[in-house]
Amino acid sequence: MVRPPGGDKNGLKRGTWMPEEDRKLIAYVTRYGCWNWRQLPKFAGLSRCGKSCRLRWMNYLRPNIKRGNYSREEEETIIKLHESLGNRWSAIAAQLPGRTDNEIKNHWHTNLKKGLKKSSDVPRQENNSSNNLSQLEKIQKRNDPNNSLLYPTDTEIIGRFPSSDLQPSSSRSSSITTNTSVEPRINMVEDDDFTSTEASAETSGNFWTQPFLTDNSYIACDFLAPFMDTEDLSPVVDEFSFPYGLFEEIHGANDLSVPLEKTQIREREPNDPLLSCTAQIMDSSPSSPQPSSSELSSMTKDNAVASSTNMVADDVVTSLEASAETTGDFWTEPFFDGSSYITSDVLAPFTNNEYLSPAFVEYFPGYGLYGEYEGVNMIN
DNA sequence: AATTCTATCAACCGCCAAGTC
DNA sequence: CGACTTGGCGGTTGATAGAAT
Repeated sequence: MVRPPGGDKNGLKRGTWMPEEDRKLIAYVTRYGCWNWRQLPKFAGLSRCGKSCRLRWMNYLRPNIKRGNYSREEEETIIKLHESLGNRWSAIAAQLPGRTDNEIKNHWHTNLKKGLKKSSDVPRQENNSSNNLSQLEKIQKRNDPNNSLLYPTDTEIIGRFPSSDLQPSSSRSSSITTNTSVEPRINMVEDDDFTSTEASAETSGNFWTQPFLTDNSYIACDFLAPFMDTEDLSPVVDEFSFPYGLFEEIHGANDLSVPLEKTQIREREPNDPLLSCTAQIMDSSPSSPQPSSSELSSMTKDNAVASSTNMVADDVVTSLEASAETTGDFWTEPFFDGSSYITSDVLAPFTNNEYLSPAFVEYFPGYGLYGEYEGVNMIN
């Protein structure tokens, strides 16, 4: 079904995307956008061509992609649009929110086209027979003989996450303990290890599929929560926040009717080890992840990063004490040096809550999330 | 149980249009 | 105006899960 990993062309990886690659791409694009697909893989730390990254994002990873069964209305729309537009899949996809041109194209070739051909082969009398199934109904019946006409609504998508996806293996899932969990209402995905939290009674179906399969769910931010196994965490995260791990908060993943502000997070414990966090992060300004050229030219070493931790505010441009080792332009180095890339997030004191999610602020008042960059202070 | 066949769909390829220099 | 880059599109491939034999 999927191409094997490991294909190699000019040192670039091909074939099936690995979960780690997906996470890198998601992390980069959600944070910085797709400003240049060709350059993106280099800065996202991916050994893929830009085209492959774009395809993966557009057809698979971007938010609001609807997967799984097609509703009757959707199939009707596809058939109708195909009659008028032909194989202009992107134009057809534009009329079907959440569906990609590639998926529609596949669905057409594997289901609809054959069904239409089959029904056109049927003698006319049979077409007008008393059971009177429409052409579409016949297609649907063939595709799903057990329940052909019971189609989910747009919000009742039956999740089906494909093979190279982000789902943890069963063995990984089974290693999850309640001791490392957070409040059930929130669905979190551990950042540095593919470990999920305790299963929630409210979280029906596949925990992993929901955030990616529902219309109004998306990865909103990272946050920290208790996590005991630090083996797979980066040293910086470990140092800053042990015994915590980084998690992604998925808005509304398990209940689309619950507004974000009502999502709950585990009560903060007394003697929170985070309080010992001592990073000196002082300044802030809004969110453009990559500064304009004028911003770049006005940026000096004085608003560079800390040499010791290589941290950059995630949602803000943050200044920190300048390091003698941090030469050149703070922004250009992590983004434009081939050896530097975003590696993980860390938590550190931060006073401007404007750009943080309510859930995050509630749980970590006074803290913000920062991206860690490798090699920022090593570049000469 | 083993083998063969079929359906599926993620990913790749080549081409084209638009934008930039 | 032409060369080049980039993003986007549609056709096609090919591994594999599941069904059929």
